[in-house]
This record gives sequence, structure tokens and C-alpha cells, in this order.
Amino acid sequence: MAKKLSTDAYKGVRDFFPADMAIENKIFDIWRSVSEKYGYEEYNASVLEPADLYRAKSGEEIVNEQTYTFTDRGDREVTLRPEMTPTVARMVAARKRELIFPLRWFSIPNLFRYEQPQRGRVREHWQLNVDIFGVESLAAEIEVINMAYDITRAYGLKDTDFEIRLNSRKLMNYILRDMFGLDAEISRKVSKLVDKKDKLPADVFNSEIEKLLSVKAAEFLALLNSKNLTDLSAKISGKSGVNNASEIQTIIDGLANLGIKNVRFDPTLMRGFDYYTGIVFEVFDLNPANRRSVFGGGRYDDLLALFGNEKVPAVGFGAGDVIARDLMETYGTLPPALASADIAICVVEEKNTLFALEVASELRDEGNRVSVDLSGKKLGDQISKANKRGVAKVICIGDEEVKTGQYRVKDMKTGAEEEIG
RNA sequence: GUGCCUAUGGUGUAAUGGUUAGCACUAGAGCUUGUGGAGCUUUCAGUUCGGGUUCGAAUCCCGAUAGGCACCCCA
Repeated sequence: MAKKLSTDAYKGVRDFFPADMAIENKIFDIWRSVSEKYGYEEYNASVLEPADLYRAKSGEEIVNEQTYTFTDRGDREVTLRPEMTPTVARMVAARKRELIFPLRWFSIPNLFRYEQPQRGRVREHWQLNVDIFGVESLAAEIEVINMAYDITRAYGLKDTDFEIRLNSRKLMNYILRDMFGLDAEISRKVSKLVDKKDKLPADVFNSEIEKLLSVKAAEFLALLNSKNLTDLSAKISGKSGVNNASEIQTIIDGLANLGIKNVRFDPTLMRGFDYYTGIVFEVFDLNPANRRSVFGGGRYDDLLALFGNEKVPAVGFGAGDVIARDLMETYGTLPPALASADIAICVVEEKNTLFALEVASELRDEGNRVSVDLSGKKLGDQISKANKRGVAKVICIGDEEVKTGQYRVKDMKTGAEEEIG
């Protein structure tokens, strides 16, 4: 006897049974319809990419430890894409001369990461990726954040349920490099620490900062603890620093003008990746059950230069399916289960099946979703099953119907029957 | 990758180291001969896997696997 195979899905990935798929499709529908409303075009690519695409940007360590990477039979190193941004940058760079800018593109790729699974974190997930290429002005940020806002609302959250947090890479770099004169190494460490600020006890955070900044620590902490953007601007020396801060204000004002008021400057918002060059933002659920980033994105003006082209300004964000589902569960906005058919046709005796299929075909031509019961069971069981599946209407086909060509449609809610022929 | 917690039919659960691992739901079969949602009868199905301790293990120990939590990382 062969050993029985396990029915479990591979570690960290999900099976989508029909009930799950209905939810997944609902999420995709939201993503697609909002993206299309903003005039974005859909694209896609293979899950396989040359490993070098990620090495160039993320470094050897991330590729080796955080991705699915293997060597194919032709000795090529292949990676299952862990994110979409390098792919879209590659595609845009490839056709740069023939594309019409500004370019508005979106995609719903599945992405793979080799990591320890836990709640909200799996090895394969689906993510909406939205990018706009070729716009230097902050209007690009305002537009994509507006989209992120619309999508969050479509998940069923109210303005008071979530918050849009903004920061600027330029501003943080200015503060760390120019104001405090830190080298790349130290400012990287400080950035990581600041990113973790909310997770650490205040005294631990402060003493870690002191270790890195010594005498300048107090000044830095004062800056970080600014009440708001104006407060922070007042403490910044130098014109370009103030300009960087005013960019954030422009976004806040622009969004407020669109009626989006739950926006907040957050100097501790860092975002992990190096390729961001300007504004970075996240959408955060305020519900304590779910304190995770719902969306994250920002401006990355330099990424296309990796492909030898001149720079193309770009702003984009990503939104994951796992958090989307968790949010809908938390806020009770999951779509109701829908019946798989509008009409069920029950067959009294098996010899009536052919006529039943004919009736079904006609009804489908009229736009109905119709399923014919092929179980060969007794009529009562067939009707009972249709009812359990939530089908709204039932037609029974027996000898009499075959003979006359007439049949009755029964409404399962009211019990009323209507003669059709 | 590291540490901690958890693991009983498909689902949810019960079982002082000692009966044949119990219950509910679901699923299958049957009972009322062409109109259901009920009831009754009945069947299938489980201690995650591999070792160990013990007269005896779902229960204790070790390892593996999976899930959760924290770290790491966050695309």
C-alpha cells in the first residue's frame, strides 16, 4: 500500500474553496473597479523572474533568505516574484520609448516570500499594485492616496476607523544626513530604530537613540516628538529641509480639499525599502484587533535608472488580500454567500433528463444561471438540496412536462408556482 | 532562521495514565410512490506523524510536521 498523501496545502499557502474564492473575488472586484475608475490599465507578467532583478535592488541576503530562488535546467537563477515593483519597472523601462506618459497601470499579482507564516502573513499572497509613471508633481501622490482611501472605504471602513500616515524620505534623509551629519551606516540604524519606536518602551528607545547620536540625541528626540508638522518645521534648520516638510503639507491640504481628513504626518513612518525617494505613506486600521498596515507606498523616482534608462518619476502602492479579508471580517462587511444558480431543475425520472437539459439551455439563453440535478435521487431530496444551496427557483421535469412542454416555476421563498410554456 | 504555546472524525468539542475514545453538527443510506426545509432509523469517519517510558498512553518524554504568538524581516 502506498502511503496516503496529505490533504494539507503546502506550508504557508492557502486553498481557496468556493466560499473563500467568493471573498477573494469580492476583494479583486473592489481593486479592479476603483483602479479602472481612475483610468488605470491592467497589466501582468509571469511569477518567474531572473534572480538578478531582485539582487540589484535588495541585495544578496534578501534574495537568498526571503525568496523562493532556484536554478533551472539551463543554469539560470530564477526567483518567484516577491513583489511587483521591479517587474513593472522592468516592463516600463523595456518599452519606454513607445509608451505614452503619464502611465497609469495596475495589476493583481500573486507574490511569494519564503518566511515564517503567522496571522496575516503567508508565503503566497495576492496584492493590488498601482503605479503612476511620469508625474513629477505631488498631484501623483494625491491621486494614488485618494485611490487607497476609496478602496479602504469600499472594504467597509468609515473615516474614523482608519488613518492615512505620511512621511517623506527626503525629509528624513535631510534631517539625518544634513542636520545631524550622520554617515550612511548610522543613519540606517537610526531609521530602523525609529521605525520600531511604537513597539519599544520609551526609555529603551531613548537610550538606544542616545547610543547612536550621543550629544545630539536630545535634539533629535525633540524633533521626532514634534506635535505636528508646523511644530517640526520650526525646529528644522535650512531651506531645503523646510521645503521637504512643506511637501507633506501640500499632500495633506490636497487630500483635505477632496474631503479626506483622516491624514496625519508621522515622522516614525519609515517603510522598509530603500528605493523610495520622496513621500511615503501607509493606511492604518485603528481597530486594536488589526493594527497592521493596510496599504503602503510612496515615490520611487530612481528605480528605472537600474535598466540604463534615464530616470522616470514614479509613485505607487500595494494592498494585500490577507489584510483586506481580515478587515472585512473585523468590520462585518464580508459579502453574503450567494447561491451558485438562480434556477435548479429537478428531474423526476432519469428518462426526463434530456428534456430537462433542453429547458435549462433555453433558460440560460435568457440569462439565467441554471443547474440541472443529475443525481438520480428522489424528487424530494433534489428539492431539499436545491434549497440548501440557496437556489431561489425550482422547476420539476417529469413525464407530464415532457408531454405538454409546459412546466411550473416554483419560488422557494413564497412557495408560489408560475406556469410557463 | 530563533524562542514560546498548541494539535482528538470533515467541523466544533469530551475523556483522574486504566471499559470498545463520548457528544453535537455535517456527509452518505433508508422510511412517507410528483413538491422540499422536519422527524425517525442507520452508516462512514478521529487521537497529526515517528520514536520512547509503562503491565497499560489521547494523556508523560524526545524528535518531526503544521498552526498561532514574539523575534527577524516587511515587498
